[in-house]
Amino acid sequence: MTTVISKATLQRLPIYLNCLKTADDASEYVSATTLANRLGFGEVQVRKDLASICDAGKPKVGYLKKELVAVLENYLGADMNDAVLVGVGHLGKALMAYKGFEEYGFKIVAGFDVDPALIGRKVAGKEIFSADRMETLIRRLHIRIGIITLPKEYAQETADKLIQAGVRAIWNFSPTYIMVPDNVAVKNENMASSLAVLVRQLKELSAAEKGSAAHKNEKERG
Amino acid sequence: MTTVISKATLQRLPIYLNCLKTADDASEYVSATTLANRLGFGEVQVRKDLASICDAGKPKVGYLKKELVAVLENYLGADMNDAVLVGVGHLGKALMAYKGFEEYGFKIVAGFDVDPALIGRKVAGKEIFSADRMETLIRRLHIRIGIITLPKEYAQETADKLIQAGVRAIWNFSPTYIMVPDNVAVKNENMASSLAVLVRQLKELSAAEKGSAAHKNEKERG
DNA sequence: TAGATTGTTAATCGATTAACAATC
DNA sequence: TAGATTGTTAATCGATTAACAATC
Repeated sequence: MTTVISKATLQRLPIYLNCLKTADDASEYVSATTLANRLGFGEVQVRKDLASICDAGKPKVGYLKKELVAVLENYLGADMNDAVLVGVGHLGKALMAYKGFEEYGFKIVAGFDVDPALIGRKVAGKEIFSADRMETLIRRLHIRIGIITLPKEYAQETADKLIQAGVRAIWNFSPTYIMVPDNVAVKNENMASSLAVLVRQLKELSAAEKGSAAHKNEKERG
Repeated sequence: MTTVISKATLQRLPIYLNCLKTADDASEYVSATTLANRLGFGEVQVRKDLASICDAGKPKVGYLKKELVAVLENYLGADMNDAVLVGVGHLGKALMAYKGFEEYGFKIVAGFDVDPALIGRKVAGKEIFSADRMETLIRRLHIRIGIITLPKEYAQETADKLIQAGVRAIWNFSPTYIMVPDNVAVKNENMASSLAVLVRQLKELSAAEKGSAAHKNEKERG
């Protein structure tokens, strides 16, 4: 029901939603077991996660798929948030063009860059403005979320400018940690962390394969 | 010392390394406290993480920076891994051009795509080949890591082909979960999960600001 | 020596998993 | 009714934090 949703659960909710939407299975109902199998999660975990946002599960049949999708969409997309992105390189363009965000009430409305060749152009229908106009536009549009896809040298100073202009959440894709005041949220994405985990898994699997086949290899999924 | 390193710790090690390398502070030594403050981590956590891979800490002064960097680099970059990338769109290009990976012994050696306009071209000195040649080249070069940056419709089938060709670890950036057999490692990156956490933080901070300033807002960093 | 810092052991916290009762 | 599935409560596991002894 209406428990407080843990961070771990919150991170899985978009995964369930995505899984439900992309599964091309005609049945009207879906059970926790089915979802768990598709995702490689534990079925009790799925059941508990779902129980935390809805009470739509029916013993014997599972969840009415349409209803579950609606509940998830409603929960995850409840807030409509416009964001701007700074640094329209390859990654910046990829994020600007990504359609999946709107599902979560999240919309990148403009890009900023210093490159004159980019200014005035559009990516996925969204204009790229000169970095000079960042503060003005953020204020005018009351933007509260900023995405940083810049080389690391410029990440911190840009974050400071964004915050100065009124941004209260920063999604940082630069390979450096950004420090922000206590009243600002920040999520530092870190490719290297993911890579380290993947490479270790690979190493462990290789070792298991070379060694006797006696050991079951426990797999961390992610 | 030589404890087994937990997943949580492993994910932080690249962050420490990056922080050490980018800090422009001349001192020869660095303490856990300093690192913790720079990253917004707990200082005991930093100390414990570092203790798990080295015993170079000296009471009163901290860690010899040069030595700590060397230990981290050695631990994280111990395995040299060549990888290929499938789907040379914006995100694919961004990853192919990203220089930070080589620090971890990780190197994208080639890209694959179906678009004739891309085939034969290069990104950051790495050639883009026709997807037809994927299996042959992976076998010939004994590639064990594959990166998928494709629209979600093609993600699973491509994963299957990669595995078929000998790949044993898959880094999936498509917004869908990929299923792999037990002897293959997989890391599904999920933008929506990160976004959900960030948006909730923002919401909580806004609520705190609007409400009385009596409550301290606890911040999840990431 | 005194003080700052490390590293370890114990306690707490959070998340997952197991066991089981409820229900359609 | 019987069986499959949900949802909850208790137990386990893992990670973080706190307390403290060791050391330069």
